[in-house]
Amino acid sequence: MEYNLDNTINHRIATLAILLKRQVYRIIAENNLEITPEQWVIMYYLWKENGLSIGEIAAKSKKDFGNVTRIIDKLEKLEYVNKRKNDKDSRIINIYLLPKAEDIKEPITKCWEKSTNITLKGISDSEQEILLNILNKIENNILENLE
Amino acid sequence: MEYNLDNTINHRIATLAILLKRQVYRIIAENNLEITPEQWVIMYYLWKENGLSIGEIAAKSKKDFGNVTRIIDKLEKLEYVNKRKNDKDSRIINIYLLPKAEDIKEPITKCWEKSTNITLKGISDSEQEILLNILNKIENNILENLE
DNA sequence: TTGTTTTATTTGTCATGACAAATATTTAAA
DNA sequence: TTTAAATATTTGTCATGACAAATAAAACAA
Repeated sequence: MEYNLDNTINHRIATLAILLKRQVYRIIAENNLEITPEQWVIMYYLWKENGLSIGEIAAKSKKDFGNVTRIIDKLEKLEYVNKRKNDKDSRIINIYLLPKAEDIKEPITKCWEKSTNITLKGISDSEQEILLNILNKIENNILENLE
Repeated sequence: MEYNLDNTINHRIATLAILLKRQVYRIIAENNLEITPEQWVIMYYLWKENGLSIGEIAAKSKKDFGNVTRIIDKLEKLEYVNKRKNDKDSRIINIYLLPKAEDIKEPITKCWEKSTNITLKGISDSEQEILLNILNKIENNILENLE
């Protein structure tokens, strides 16, 4: 084989993402929380700015529009959020956090921190900074290309 | 919010992986190839070592056992591989590449290279090396933790 | 040899990627 | 104003994550 996939950055990132997902799922399960990592990400953006529209959430989270719709539907069933039509433009649906969301905020954030701590064991602050910088560049490269 | 998800390495890797997946899917579609990135990854390991068992492929690719079974089933339908029971231990299924696999080898490898080139635009060799090193450390941290 | 444990694979179910087509509403153009 | 184009969301379908339970065969123990 001319070419070593395991030294390819794209493939390493894809593999790492799978492992990270597995890790977070398990930590969440150990803590008996009723939420998934992806659901949490969306709630995170709502905690930062309650009432975002589906489109805004999709843009911020870089998720597919349709997938966001479905994740929101699940969050609605779990009673973490509700949907409300925008008064001025009824094409737009705004999403609002419900009280039950508050219950899960601290424990799920702790799960995330736990996962991050495992990930970063033995990696210095300066390495982390370098890593984030390079990851930023890569993300910009991809976004530029995807338009 | 006490805490900025967008500066979290775990989250950045997860997001990047989504964007990378989208990018590769599109490149593959532009080239009208009948394969997915995950299917390709499995074929890559077979090109390196034809006849691997499902379990070996799962271990090498770090994918879930059951998911590998299903990806192999699809590769079989596409006539890229076939399954053969191991003579000595009939619990084991070995997977062998078929001639049709050869047709796709070069074009799909090119797609992957194209995607990698987009990703790495403006990132120096030394940065790439540093990045791979840190990603290795992270992967080891996670694997250690998952057992 | 028979019963138990381990190992390899399959299958079931749910969540979320991907893309495309359908719907509804608003904006812009004729 | 009526029609066409653009925008926001939903829905459909497939592929692949996750985990758990089921099946089949081999290895080990009694």
